[in-house]
Amino acid sequence: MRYWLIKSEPDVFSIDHLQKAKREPWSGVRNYQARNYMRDDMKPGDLALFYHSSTVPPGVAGVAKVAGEPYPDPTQFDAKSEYHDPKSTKENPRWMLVDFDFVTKFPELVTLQQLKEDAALEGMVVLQKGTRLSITPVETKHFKHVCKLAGWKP
DNA sequence: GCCAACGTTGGC
DNA sequence: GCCAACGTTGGC
Repeated sequence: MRYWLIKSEPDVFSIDHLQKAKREPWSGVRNYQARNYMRDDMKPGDLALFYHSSTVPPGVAGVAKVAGEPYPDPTQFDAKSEYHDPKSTKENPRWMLVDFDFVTKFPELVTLQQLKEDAALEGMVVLQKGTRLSITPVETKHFKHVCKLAGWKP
């Protein structure tokens, strides 16, 4: 069982969208490291902090769960999609994703500022300077601490 | 294989 | 809107 943090711009896809959809393919990731986490390291049942980025204030809005095994991101084959990748083929797909299930929406956003000010979260990847990665691993103790801040029990 | 140019992310 | 950080691209 591993823990993760997944970023999304709430204008594009928020925790509320996930709650309504119940399940969502994490499509559009076009970064190799983030892809590798989904393809190689995520297992069904893993939990992820759902982080709202590029919004005011940024922060963790809830929790999602890896719903299944990785498979090719269909948007890479779609010429009309903004995520279309002409260099990718069905025989040799470049981009893999997993589905996420809605788990919970926190009653209150745990803001980035709260995370930064909390000594217990020191070393969390998402807090490191210059981290733009949209998917990062989270240590168990950090995951549990963020849930505690949110008043939610996994 | 180097590296400058360019594009994107994301907090502020 | 600014800009630091950093990944990707492409010429050589």
